[in-house]
Amino acid sequence: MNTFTEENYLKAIFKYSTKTKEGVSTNVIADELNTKASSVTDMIKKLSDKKLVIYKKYKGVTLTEKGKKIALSIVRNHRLWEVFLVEKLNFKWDEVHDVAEELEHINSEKLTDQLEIFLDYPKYDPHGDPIPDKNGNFSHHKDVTLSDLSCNEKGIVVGVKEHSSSYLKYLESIDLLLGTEIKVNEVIEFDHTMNISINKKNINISHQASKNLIIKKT
Amino acid sequence: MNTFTEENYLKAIFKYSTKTKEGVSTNVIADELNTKASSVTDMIKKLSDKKLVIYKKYKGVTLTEKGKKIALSIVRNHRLWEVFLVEKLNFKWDEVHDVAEELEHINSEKLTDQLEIFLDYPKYDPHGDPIPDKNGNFSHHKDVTLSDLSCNEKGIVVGVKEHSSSYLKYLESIDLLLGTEIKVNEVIEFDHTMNISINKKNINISHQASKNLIIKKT
DNA sequence: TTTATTTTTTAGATTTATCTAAATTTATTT
DNA sequence: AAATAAATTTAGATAAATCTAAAAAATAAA
Ligand SMILES: [Mn+2]
Ligand SMILES: [Mn+2]
Ligand SMILES: [Mn+2]
Ligand SMILES: [Mn+2]
Repeated sequence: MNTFTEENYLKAIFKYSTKTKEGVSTNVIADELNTKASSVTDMIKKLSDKKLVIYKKYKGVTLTEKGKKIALSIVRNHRLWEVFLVEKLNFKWDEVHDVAEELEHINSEKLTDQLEIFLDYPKYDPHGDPIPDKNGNFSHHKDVTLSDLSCNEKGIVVGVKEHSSSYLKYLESIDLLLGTEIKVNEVIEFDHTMNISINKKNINISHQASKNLIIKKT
Repeated sequence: MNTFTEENYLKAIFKYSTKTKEGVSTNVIADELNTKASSVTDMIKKLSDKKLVIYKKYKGVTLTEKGKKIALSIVRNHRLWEVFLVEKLNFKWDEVHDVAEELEHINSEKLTDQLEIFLDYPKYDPHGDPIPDKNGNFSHHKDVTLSDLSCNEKGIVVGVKEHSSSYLKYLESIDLLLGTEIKVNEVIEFDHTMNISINKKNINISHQASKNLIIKKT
């Protein structure tokens, strides 16, 4: 099949092809994978030979259907494993990513499908990211963040846009987890600091923090 | 850390160092890993540089404490994952090995230890092979096989010495699983075919089959 | 529309794990 | 003990993934 490296390239291209309509650029991929642009060019050629991507010199790269399918299955694996680690093995939501990065490459359809059954068909991972089903379909949250809310608006936390351990730990420390109800009490005009109510407590939260919290308005 | 390849070499050396007191020979390792003797020599030198094995030219190789510790942790991972696949994900005992070969290399102490807790500290894997604990200790069955039993002796199946899919499927088809009680009715002198009782049925079993069934006498 | 800057590709080198074929050492027979 | 066979190591080659430095193309600025 494909090497871990190839799979990681496909995943990276998939991640950024949802964000632009153009081909994903060499530098973006290099940055995402902590490698050099020249290495990316080499690998892209290889993936192109395998008909997993469409590549035109200097024009970036897009996934073929075949490539997209593989990328989606890696993402599916990754997110299912994250659910497993949190729900069954007592991992915290800031501890799962690195292990899932490895588990996602275990290539067994039976494993993935049975894991999905075992976890009772979860729709979202511990960070609120949607889990593609067997056919690659997935729902996704509207892109509304806490920072989009105005005074007196209410919402429920459904995801995070930033996955760093420090951010996740911070949210946990103030009891701001997925499912938490939030009401906006005040927005400081100067720096957009928000005062919000959660679990009957009032706290202040920076713009940096609020703009990375995905919210469903209620 | 170590590459998958290095870990597989350590595991192979561990497997055969329990079977001889001498160093494990180059050819045995090459055979176990489906590679060439010259490749083994190369890798052994690398492992020796890393102080994971002790190597003397032409004299075979033995594990250092450090190497043994790694080998044991890979075996521990492998067998815990096999239990997981059978007990939680509905895999049959002939389907788990290849997937476990990949899962065993996921390197996270927390993952392994939590998996062990989740599975409630299993002592043996689905094939009856012992699972090392966190410190590398494990019990193991006495090396008595069905073929060692004489007429009218009884025993209980506790493991298999042969792990091929065809053998495991065969055993399952005749309901000869771990935990099954066996009584020997007759042993044909000519070819050691046995007639045995299991679950109130009488069946014949070849020497080839009986010598690979590990038994605890009762 | 030149010039300068950024992005991307190419050329060539390196590292890792592998292989084949030949040389060397050890073990087994005569 | 010499000859033969088997096991092991060495030498040299190859393929994959990476890197640095230089060349080429595309973009942005003057
Ligand atoms: Mn993740
Ligand atoms: Mn996630
Ligand atoms: Mn196994
Ligand atoms: Mn097993």
